[in-house]
Amino acid sequence: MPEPMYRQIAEDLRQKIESGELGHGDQLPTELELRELYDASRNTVRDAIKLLITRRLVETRPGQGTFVVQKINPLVTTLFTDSATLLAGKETGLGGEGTAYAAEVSAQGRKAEDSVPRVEIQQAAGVIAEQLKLAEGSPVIGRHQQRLIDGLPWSLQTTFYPMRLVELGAVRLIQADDMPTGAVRYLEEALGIKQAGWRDRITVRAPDVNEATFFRLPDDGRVAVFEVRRTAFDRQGQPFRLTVSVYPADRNQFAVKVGQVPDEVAAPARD
Amino acid sequence: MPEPMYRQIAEDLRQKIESGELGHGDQLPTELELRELYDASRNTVRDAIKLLITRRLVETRPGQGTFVVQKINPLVTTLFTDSATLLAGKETGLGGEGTAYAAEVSAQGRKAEDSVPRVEIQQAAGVIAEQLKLAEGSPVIGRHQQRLIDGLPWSLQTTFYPMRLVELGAVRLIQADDMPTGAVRYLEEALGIKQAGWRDRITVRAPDVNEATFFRLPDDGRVAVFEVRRTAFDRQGQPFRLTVSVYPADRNQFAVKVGQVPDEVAAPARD
DNA sequence: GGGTATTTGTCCGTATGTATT
DNA sequence: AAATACATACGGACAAATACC
Repeated sequence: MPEPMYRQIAEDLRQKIESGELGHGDQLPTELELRELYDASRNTVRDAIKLLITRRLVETRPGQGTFVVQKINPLVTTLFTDSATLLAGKETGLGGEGTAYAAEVSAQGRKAEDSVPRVEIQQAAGVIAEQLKLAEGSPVIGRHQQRLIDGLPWSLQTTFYPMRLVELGAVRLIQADDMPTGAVRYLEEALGIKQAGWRDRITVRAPDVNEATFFRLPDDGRVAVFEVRRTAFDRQGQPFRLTVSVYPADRNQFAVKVGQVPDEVAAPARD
Repeated sequence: MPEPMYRQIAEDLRQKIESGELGHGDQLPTELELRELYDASRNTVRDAIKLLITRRLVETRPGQGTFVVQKINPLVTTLFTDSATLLAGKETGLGGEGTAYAAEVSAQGRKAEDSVPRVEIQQAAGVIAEQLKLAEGSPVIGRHQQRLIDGLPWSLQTTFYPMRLVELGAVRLIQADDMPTGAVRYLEEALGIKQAGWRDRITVRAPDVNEATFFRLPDDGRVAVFEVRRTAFDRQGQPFRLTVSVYPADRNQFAVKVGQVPDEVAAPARD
């Protein structure tokens, strides 16, 4: 039994793309042309294109045509390294609300911009309550930030703190401005809370509506997002901070380095 | 301007699913019933369902109907921890070709099975040559393994070694059997190569045909896969091993633990 | 095992709307 | 304003997979 026609057409086009006969950014024949090429109806040709769209090989632009998607040069975020590399502090990646992050981005030859934090007080629910070991409905502070790289939306980050910390005196947590020295050091100076360790959880899921809008992703969940949750603990093993970062999966990668690892030469970005 | 009808229908159904009116595994009304419900043509109803399919909210079974997808209890793989937890050795996760991995899986109350390694000699190309710092076309050994958990396909793993290691005497690398003590220790005993560190790179991409077949994923690239590349270095900073592991993104998560981190209570698996 | 009803999958044709050039 | 190209929506026909008697 043969493959359905729309799959054969998709397969033929896919082969033309992957062989390089159709390069990145090139326009495919129009639906009308494809219809004659493969002797199929326009709807069948469209079914083939839909398959290529969900495989992220092509994109359509109304009024223009169908195009082979452009490759994106991914950004690498280091979640952990114990090598003495670019950073003075111990915590890298998401931590410190931007200090280490900015250094890493510029090391990759790109320009990072952060939005002013938007601070909200909300009720802990679900993962937030679970990770911070709070009862559902307890008040928490959420500090939301948007990060742009080279002018493009790159990640959304929210850090949650139990309201208790503010009541104990860490009032800067509810102010909508940057903490230049980093939140970790601020909490140590203000309350004597020392960060003894942290735990990252890396997952992939479909973006919600807000995320799809901000990242300008197709609204049908084709492009997934990374969700990285970092829970920080004090010396008593109590969680006091949860950072949830969301990154579009089509333009981000993560790294972990342990022990003696040579520096990476700035590679020509294979994938 | 109003939303297109097929999106309104999809939105209405989505709301019914997320509100719990339609539970996991429940059957949706048939296309014919939906057609009457929303006073739309069958093709329009089908367009709405297609949208829900790419959002991974429902799945269709020919001859049966359309069903709300079941939630999968994800497996967590620890990429790195420096806490003294379940493992004697230092390297966790992908390392050791299964020693640490098996312990972690059973700690989550699941049963792990590994296939017998399939050993191939191939020519280094692309990422493999780049990571192992070999010229394109150099011979490398590839040890492929399939991992099942609770009888279900869970990950595909290939470890690459430069052929040079075999020529120096590490002949077990080309034998198609397990290395019970782990490859790291074997290389140290046989050749005196000590692992000084490693680097992980975590990416997400669409599965290729082999992967989609093995994992029984839909063949249109809706479900992404994690690709985790671990490059191991000796004391001279030379890479001597590259492990590429592929995991379906719908049933896997990753963890990194640094410093003092309390044990996680076996949570009821939120997501 | 066979036959039938049900349900989704594929493919066609047509008409009209919307976005872009 | 006109032409081009994709988006939405309708209708119909037959095939393939499954369940049930």
